[in-house]
Amino acid sequence: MPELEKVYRPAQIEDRWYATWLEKGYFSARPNPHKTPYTIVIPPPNVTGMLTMGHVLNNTIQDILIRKARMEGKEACWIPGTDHASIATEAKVVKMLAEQGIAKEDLSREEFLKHAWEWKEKYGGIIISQLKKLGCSCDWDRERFTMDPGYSRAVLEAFVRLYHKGWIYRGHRLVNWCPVSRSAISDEEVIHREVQGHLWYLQYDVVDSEEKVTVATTRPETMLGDTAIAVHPDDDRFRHLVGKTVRLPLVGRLIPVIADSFVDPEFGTGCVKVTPAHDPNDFAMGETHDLEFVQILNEDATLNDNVPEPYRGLSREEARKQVVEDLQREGRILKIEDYTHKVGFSERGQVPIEYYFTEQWFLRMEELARPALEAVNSGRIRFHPDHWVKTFNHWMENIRDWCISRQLWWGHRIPVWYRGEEVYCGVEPPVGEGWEQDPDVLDTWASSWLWPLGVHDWPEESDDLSYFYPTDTLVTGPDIIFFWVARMIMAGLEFRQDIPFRDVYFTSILRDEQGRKFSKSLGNSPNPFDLFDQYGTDAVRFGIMLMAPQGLDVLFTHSRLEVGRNFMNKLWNASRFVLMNLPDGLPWPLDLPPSEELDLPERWILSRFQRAIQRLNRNLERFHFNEGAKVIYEFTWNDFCDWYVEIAKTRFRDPDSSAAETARKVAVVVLRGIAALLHPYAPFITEELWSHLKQPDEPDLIVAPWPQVDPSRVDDQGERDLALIQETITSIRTIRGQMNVPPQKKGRLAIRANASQIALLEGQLDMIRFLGSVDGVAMDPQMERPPQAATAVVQGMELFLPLEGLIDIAVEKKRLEKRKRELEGHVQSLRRKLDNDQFLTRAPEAVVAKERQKLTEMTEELSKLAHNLELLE
RNA sequence: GGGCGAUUAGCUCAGAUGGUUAGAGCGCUUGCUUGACAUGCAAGAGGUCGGCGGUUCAACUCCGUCAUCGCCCA
Repeated sequence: MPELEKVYRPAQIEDRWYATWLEKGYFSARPNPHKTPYTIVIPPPNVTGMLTMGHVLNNTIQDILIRKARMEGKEACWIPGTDHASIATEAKVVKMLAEQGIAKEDLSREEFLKHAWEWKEKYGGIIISQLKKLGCSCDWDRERFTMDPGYSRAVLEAFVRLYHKGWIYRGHRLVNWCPVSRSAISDEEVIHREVQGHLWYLQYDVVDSEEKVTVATTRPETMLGDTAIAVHPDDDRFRHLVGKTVRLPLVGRLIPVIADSFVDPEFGTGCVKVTPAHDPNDFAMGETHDLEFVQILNEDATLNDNVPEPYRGLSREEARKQVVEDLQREGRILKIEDYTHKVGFSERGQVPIEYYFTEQWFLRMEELARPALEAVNSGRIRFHPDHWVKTFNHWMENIRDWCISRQLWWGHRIPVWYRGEEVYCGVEPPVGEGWEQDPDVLDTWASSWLWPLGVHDWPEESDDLSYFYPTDTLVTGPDIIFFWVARMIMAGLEFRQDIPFRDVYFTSILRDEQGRKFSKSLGNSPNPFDLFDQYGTDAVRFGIMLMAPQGLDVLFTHSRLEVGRNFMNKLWNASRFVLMNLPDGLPWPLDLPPSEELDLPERWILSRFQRAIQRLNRNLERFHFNEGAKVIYEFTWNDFCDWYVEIAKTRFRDPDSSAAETARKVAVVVLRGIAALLHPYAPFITEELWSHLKQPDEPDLIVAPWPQVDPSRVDDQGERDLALIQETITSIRTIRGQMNVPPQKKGRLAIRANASQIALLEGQLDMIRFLGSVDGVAMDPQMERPPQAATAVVQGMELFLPLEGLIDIAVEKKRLEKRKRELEGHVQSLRRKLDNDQFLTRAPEAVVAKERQKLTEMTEELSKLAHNLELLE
């Protein structure tokens, strides 16, 4: 058996194992009636995207779920793919073309798309190869792209069905407009941000009167499109003005003063300007009061010819400056206040959006929302953490029609054709001459909402579709709960009459150590590949799982990754030690006698292992990935390495003994178990270690069986017994540490204990001597306290460690007194409790009995302690 | 303005259905070249569980309220 290297070197094994897994086809899944399917569809990353820490977090979780399912013998299918990301990708292509001196406007649609596809071919594979580096066990044969022919057909089919149902319609509406992409965007793509702005107070003349009215506005330039002044109907200050006419400065238009209860009398002066073509509230007022709609903006938010000549062609910012300057010159600016308010920004363009009156396609949501709400609230679909249900409900209950058309070229072109007055909607183009297809493409989310269906080329019926749909678990970020999760539920129920997934796990949002979101512009997001190089991929996966709390934000720190790296190295070295102590190779067969026939340490570690399996299963079932990681970490480090491996050293001193043979088997059994339990988190190192711990005819770990709890190995008494010995050893070590006893100075330990305790310790003297660094143990129920001894009380036993010449009375007194104070506090509160009749009569008997026992034990310890303290005087 | 979440050791976090001598890792202190590992070993210090009130025999845990921070929706 080749010896392992002293330090674990991830780089040497990661690529090799990934290639092996691929080559052996472990990732591919096909419908198998004898197995239960377990399916995940990846949240498709942007096709031209790069791997971020968010992807690492999200995809590690999916890989954990899918690898565990695979080991549990399920037909585990993780379907990967990428999203065409209409706006984002088109923006990147436009930018790239601009750098080459090509303007999008100068290209035909076909020419532009040719460039876009070239771009996609060039960069589209990057994130996929990055996911492979992360170790993702996706079924790569099933990789999909949302603009693949089959998928595109699904998108169009969905559109056509909804169109013919009457749920998709075309209408003139005031929509959110992104001046950068020059396209409509949906409500969800508008991000409201607080902005430090100003409130300008503009003064207008009332016609045929000496009076003036003052309006307050955050956007003075829009006054060029004003067609009314509005006040609240109950506002006595302005009642007399209603019905009068005002002359709009700079423009000269005569506009009415109207009364509308929509006006907030508390805002500004109580008089507001009304710009129906560029503000949703004003739009509503414009409709009720039959006002004129004056559109003053071009698609790129420059001012158009509906404004006076001097302002035409100016940007919004320039126009604002100019309008304010001109009004100021006319003496119409009463005052300017600092004002903080929320402004809608375009998610992609990162500039303030405009409200723009255009013709767009909309999807009616009300009927789609109803069954989706039911699916989540009845528990058919479960959210983790479940508080996201409330956010989901709030959105779904106030849902508004969805603007699904985009004035872009990259994406699924709307399958509607026009010929004169005729309109045709179909997946295939209409026959005949003279048809013109609608120029718009669909919102990307109106294609990705079909993802769990479209990856199987729905609506085509197939074995894959019926076997792998619905999927089991969706892992995604809460930031796209509306964009994607809610809409997938609607699509699944509408098009397949079935939910798309049963469980949704919402990941945490990653932040840096100062609590700031990771973002490109801040440059605070680490490059995952640097981290993989620095710590090893397994360590990054494990570390990030360790730091991902439930439903909270994750504060990313390098120190957690160090924890991961150290843990991998620890496991590596524990394995190295065990393998070094297998002189005849692996001790096959790994059969072990029943627990009753095993010595205490072996019984104990096997029992602890059963609990680790139970606790890990439970945590993974409820999606507590961080706690699951901790279970493995603690069992491996604290139970196995710190105690069992140390005990095994006493066994291995005589390699030919039967105790050594049993210890070798137990160590190998437990190590194999650890490798299996850890494999979903850290696939590379565990597969490598497994290769040293398995027989040639056994399967690779990735497809090895998931450890099963063996109830016959659970041993409560054994765990309590070993705990007594651990406490004994720890007490000795504490004394030695506090008295600064040098390691080579050993000494004899004397113990005053009862008969059963003595019998228990008697069986483990070797362990006590070795781990406690004592060279002898004397025990007796009447043991005399040796002179110059430090003392400790453990579960009623008194330990005496003779420290001739080494004992520091002051230190010993301080140590005992500290414990005494602790005990006195506890005893006091126990007495108070047990003196309370209410407690005695109302609390369950078992609780009372437990408190009584605690009091007895603590009182006893206290008196022993007090006695030992006296002897120090 | 409405909703959600958080507040436990210096830091990051655990603490199903109320009963624990409140835990872990990191950091800190002390001592260790113990023949797997210094990416290590052993030990130690450190917390009136955000404030106030309530329910209960019993509250870190349940209820109310306030404060601070964060997110979402207006």
